[in-house]
Amino acid sequence: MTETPNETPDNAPQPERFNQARAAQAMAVLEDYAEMIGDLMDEMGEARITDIAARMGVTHPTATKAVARLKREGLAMSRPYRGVFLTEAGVALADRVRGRHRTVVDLLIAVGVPAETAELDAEGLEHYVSATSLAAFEMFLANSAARS
Amino acid sequence: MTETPNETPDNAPQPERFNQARAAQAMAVLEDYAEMIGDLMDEMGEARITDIAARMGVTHPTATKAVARLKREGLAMSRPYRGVFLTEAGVALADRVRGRHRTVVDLLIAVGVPAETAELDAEGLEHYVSATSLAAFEMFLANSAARS
DNA sequence: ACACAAGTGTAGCCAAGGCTTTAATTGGCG
DNA sequence: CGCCAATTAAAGCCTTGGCTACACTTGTGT
Ligand SMILES: [Mn+2]
Ligand SMILES: [Mn+2]
Ligand SMILES: [Mn+2]
Ligand SMILES: [Mn+2]
Repeated sequence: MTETPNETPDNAPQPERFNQARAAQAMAVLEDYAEMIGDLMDEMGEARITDIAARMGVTHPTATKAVARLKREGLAMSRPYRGVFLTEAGVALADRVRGRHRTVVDLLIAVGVPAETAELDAEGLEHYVSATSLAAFEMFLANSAARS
Repeated sequence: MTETPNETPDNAPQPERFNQARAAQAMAVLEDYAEMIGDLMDEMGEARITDIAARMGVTHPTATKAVARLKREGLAMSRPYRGVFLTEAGVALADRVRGRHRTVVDLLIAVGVPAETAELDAEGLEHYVSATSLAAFEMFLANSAARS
């Protein structure tokens, strides 16, 4: 018979890591919408609800709700029946998110992930890469490039 | 003046990647609870709601709800006021998730992320690593080990 | 034996992020 | 100019994953 320990071992995992992951999760949707609105303004001159919804793969009421949250958080502005615009903070977020997305894709490719898969996985992964990890990724990529 | 294009460019991103990320997200909580229940059964001989909640960093009603969902999905079983057990499918999921978690941590460390940060980030990242990427990670780690 | 603390269950609240349905506005075209 | 299709808004539903407050079991210690 194997014995059945009932004392909690001192190597019991701490719950903080889950809180960090939950915090990242709460930002994920906001980040994707901010980036998308930035893309649309660059490509089309404006970001309309319909286009945002189409590119995010959701219905337009869902996009409207997300934009409402962006506005509430001071990341976007809009007036009824007009397009959506990013605030200064929104633009800053969008740029940061875009850069991080690219770095994540590049790192995945650098360790041997097929480009197509890298692009798919990065869309989820990007939101959970801390500043520390991102810096390490960039260092790794710089070294890879130099060594090649 | 910069011109304002209004035609959607043919390089417009496809929304499938967001759907993939959303699908992964829907599994994330289930995966973490399954892994945690597996850990508790190994370490303590049983998984009690209170211990699950403490380790996940949530209140016990939240843990109860998650377990209810695990049961609904055929991954766990339990009777009132008794501990929680994993089904065969639950054990399989827990094992898969545990292995993937380790591989993600190892990959992060291999590309230069500090061990402590790697552990924190992995808790969120793991759920968005596809089978294809995971295989690439393992290949990369095997090659790194060989080359060192 | 039983009182009481710890553990567990249950009800109900909230926000987020999906959805459908219905109403209102806009803007282009005949 | 005025009509109509496309766009946007608004209302309301669902599930998930948090929470608090309260009720009920369990099982240990005296
Ligand atoms: Mn994303
Ligand atoms: Mn992205
Ligand atoms: Mn996790
Ligand atoms: Mn994990």
